[in-house]
Amino acid sequence: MDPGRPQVTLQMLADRLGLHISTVSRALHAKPDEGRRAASSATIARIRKLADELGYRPNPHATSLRTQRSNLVGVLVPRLSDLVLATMYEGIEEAASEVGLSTFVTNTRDVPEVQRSHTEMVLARRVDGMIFGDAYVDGGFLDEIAARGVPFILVSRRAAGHTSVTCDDYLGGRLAAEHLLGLGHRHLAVIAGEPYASTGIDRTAGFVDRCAEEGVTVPAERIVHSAFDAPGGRRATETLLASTNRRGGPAPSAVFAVNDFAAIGAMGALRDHGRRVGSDVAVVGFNDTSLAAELPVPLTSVRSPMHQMGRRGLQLLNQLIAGQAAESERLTPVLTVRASSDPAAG
Amino acid sequence: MDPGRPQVTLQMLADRLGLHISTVSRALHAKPDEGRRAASSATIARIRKLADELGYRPNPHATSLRTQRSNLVGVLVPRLSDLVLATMYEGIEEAASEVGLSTFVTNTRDVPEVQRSHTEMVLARRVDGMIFGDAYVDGGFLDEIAARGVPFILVSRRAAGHTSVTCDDYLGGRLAAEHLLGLGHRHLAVIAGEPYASTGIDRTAGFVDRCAEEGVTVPAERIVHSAFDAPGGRRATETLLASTNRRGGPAPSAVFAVNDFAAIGAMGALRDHGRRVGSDVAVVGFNDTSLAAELPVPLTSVRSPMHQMGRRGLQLLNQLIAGQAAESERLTPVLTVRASSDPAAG
DNA sequence: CTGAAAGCGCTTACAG
DNA sequence: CTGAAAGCGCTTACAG
Repeated sequence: MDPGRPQVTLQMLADRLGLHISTVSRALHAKPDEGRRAASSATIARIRKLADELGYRPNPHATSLRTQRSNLVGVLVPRLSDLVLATMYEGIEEAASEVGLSTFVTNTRDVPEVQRSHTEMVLARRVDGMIFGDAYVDGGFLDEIAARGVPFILVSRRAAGHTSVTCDDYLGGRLAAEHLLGLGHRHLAVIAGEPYASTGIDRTAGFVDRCAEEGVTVPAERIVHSAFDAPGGRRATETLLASTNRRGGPAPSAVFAVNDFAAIGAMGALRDHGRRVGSDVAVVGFNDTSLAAELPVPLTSVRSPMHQMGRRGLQLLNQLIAGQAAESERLTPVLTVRASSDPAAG
Repeated sequence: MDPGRPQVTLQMLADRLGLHISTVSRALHAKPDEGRRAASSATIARIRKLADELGYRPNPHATSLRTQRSNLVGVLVPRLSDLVLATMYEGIEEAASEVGLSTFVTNTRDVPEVQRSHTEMVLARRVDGMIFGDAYVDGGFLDEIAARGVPFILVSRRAAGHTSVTCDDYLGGRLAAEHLLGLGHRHLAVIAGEPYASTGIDRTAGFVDRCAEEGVTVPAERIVHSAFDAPGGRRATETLLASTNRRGGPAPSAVFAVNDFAAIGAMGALRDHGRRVGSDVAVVGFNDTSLAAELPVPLTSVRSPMHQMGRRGLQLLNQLIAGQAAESERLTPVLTVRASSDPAAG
């Protein structure tokens, strides 16, 4: 905060102009239309000119202290190294700068104690509101935060009783099922993600329900929880294949992973077991991250509007901060078919 | 900043205890050893007890205003959706919270005007220092920032005249070359990254130099610049293959991509052209991101200590802020061999 | 050992 | 149209 040359203050501007600091402050805040109340237009022009020349930037700590508004937003995500969350955060940041807010992000690794402690740190910084990208579906912790009167919005994952911006994950699961059923698959498996995340829960539910409508059952042992990353997808797939070997019966001809990275891990594991993705076994992922199209076997994936989710999340939070209401939103996913499920798709 | 229930202030603590606010402040800051000067130990105990009970958290805006220190650090990265930068940022955040600093991150997409404007925004927030993960190798912009007296450290990329924490990229390039030469490859190509990033420049230089030592020349048209992502790697590979077709002569038997994502794009393109990665053509990446090992054809990669780079970067910045000197560091990379270059590696 | 005062840089009713 | 004052919540020499 002491970057070499001393910062320009209102007082310095006032001294040089022979005006009172309060006049300078008013002039700098005057909207073009309501300019008449602040100062004469000539004075306003002089003040603004000098402020520009000296590069005046209001000290945000002083402003925050005085106005009781920090224009700061705290963002919690499981991990920024997850492309899904990073992309969502880019949307949040973009929307924040459009409305003059700054954001703190922090990684909680989905660990409840870390969620707690980082929330306290963020609140200690006197943010105006928060965005949670790491909600547990039960929402117990969030109930406490809400009770403290902190405005917040959930993104990516929903939780009972709180406002969220999510992908319509249930629909996304249905789209995946429809696609695979249409290709004639009847022996299906799901790599379902973490049990506490609504994303995995809803995508799995949509998938299973749509299958049931077609008279196809996805047996419980074919639905395996997993971390939302490549190693997680690999492990889940090993579990899946091992249980098939143990029980006998037909191996799954198609695998739906609720996340692209888990899908990539699944592709690796399937290949290790001599099964060729796209021809021997179909794989469908979720999110349509930028990697999906570029893989050696391009990955069929349900695209979720991650960037947009971040943007809307911030905009809703901004409404809340302004004292307006905000309602949950579900954005529509789109299926993109590629060679991992349909060799004809190139 | 108005989360429902009013925040506890020093004044509230002082009133309840019948003490002066300055006494409360001193007591709360007293180190256990130098406690005698602050207040009697009985008083200190009373004060701390009440502070704990009421959950007192100092208002950081007031503290910053008074102390002229914000304990805030600004971090600029090209994009957080690049796993390399995201992992580095996790290291920065971790180290920051260990020393009581908070961080702002922002994406500049390697666009100079965005770097400028975001730097100004960050500085307007009165940060105590900055970390740049998006340095251009020429360092012109950074010279200006340095001239303004802002303490900062570069991570990932170096730039002439500024302190940086990088991977020893030159050595990394040499390791990649040594590996491929040892496998008998003589027709080599490089996907070299962006021309303004020292990472790509140094990795390429190390690779080319090591080849030269073995009497192997990497022709200029076999060194292709690229974006640091999968689409970039795919495009660069297409360029490479097209130029080979045009000129005739042997196609490259091995490709070194200065980034794992570019390598993934390269693998996709090679496969599209009917070349099997691992057997027909070797591919080596850089960074050893968590995806490398999980790909259908696991990727040989030079591991760079991304997390550690972030940690050290913040620690050096903290030294600078404390008025101490800081010297550039280069962390050592390690080659991990996998099937993309050596089928025997499984 | 504790209190009183000044001041960090700003905003905002209130005068005049 | 402009000025003067109060105060946001804290820290820190300085008294006593």
